[in-house]
Amino acid sequence: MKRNSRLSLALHTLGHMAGQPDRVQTSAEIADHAGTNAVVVRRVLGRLREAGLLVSEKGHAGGWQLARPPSGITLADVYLALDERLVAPAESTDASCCSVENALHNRVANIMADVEENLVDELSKTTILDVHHPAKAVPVQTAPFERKEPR
Amino acid sequence: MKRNSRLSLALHTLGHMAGQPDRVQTSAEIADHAGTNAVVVRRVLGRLREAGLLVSEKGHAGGWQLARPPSGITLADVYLALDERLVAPAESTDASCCSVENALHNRVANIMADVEENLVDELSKTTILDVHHPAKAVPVQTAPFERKEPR
DNA sequence: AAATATGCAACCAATTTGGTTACACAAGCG
DNA sequence: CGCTTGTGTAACCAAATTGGTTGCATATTT
Repeated sequence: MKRNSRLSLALHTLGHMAGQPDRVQTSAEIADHAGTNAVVVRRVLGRLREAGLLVSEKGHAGGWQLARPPSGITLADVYLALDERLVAPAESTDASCCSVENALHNRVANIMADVEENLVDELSKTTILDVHHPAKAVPVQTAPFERKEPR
Repeated sequence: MKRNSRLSLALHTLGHMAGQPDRVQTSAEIADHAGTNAVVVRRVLGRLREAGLLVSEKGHAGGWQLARPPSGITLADVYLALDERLVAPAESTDASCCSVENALHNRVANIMADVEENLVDELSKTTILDVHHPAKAVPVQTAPFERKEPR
């Protein structure tokens, strides 16, 4: 595994669950499917539960289940639940000596925040039902944008 | 510093250079501006040079300079030059036992690749001249997209 | 009570990362 | 020619991140 394995694991699991929303799955089952460890699964899925995407039950017949119909869970929900900002760094706001540098720093931070926001918007267009759906391709339609000249 | 410090450093430096395209800057100067180390600067900027965004000269009056007019360098160029895929993991294509799981895995990978591609498209709309430009706000105009119902 | 499953803390090994030092090489200048 | 300046690169270090693992408490069903 490498970068984004948590997001990958989350999408994989939710996509699987979207196919059988009523079935309760144990972390051990999920770990088998995903080729990882049960504790790791509970770690990642725990954050999704905190975000209200999943519910978990303890005890003998316990396990994990979707908290909502799969058509109501978008990739943005999953991404935000994991709380991993891919492009935008955490705020530092440390005032540098030179105001010019400070302004540039803020501008870079703003740009990255905007890109992050756009990423979330894009993710919100796809649900985990789309992830599960076997036949159809990904509905991420690229918005028409002016093509820049390569040179 | 934390995640994306390389991208942040690159954008910061290029944004600075966009203001004075003819000036040659040493890595020590850049490191001072960015609050980091000269070797780190050369590490990051070296990848930008490999991508043809910067040129560097050794020796007495050496240093770093833009290889192209700043209006021709987009954030996508910078992002791709650094070779850090934010959302898409590297290809593994290891065939799992269960074909259903394998298909799901591929679908998740495809989705993440699509998101990555869309991210690059979004980044290509902004040039480092926009990063430098002091007054204007970030021109990342969000494409009109159908608002999904929150529930 | 026994079995099952989550919740959670603690720890480990591998990887990543920024920082630092050291040194070779190149280019201009006295 | 020798000195200075600056890039290029390797080596190493410390900190942070991360997935994996073990152990144990707790809850729930049988």
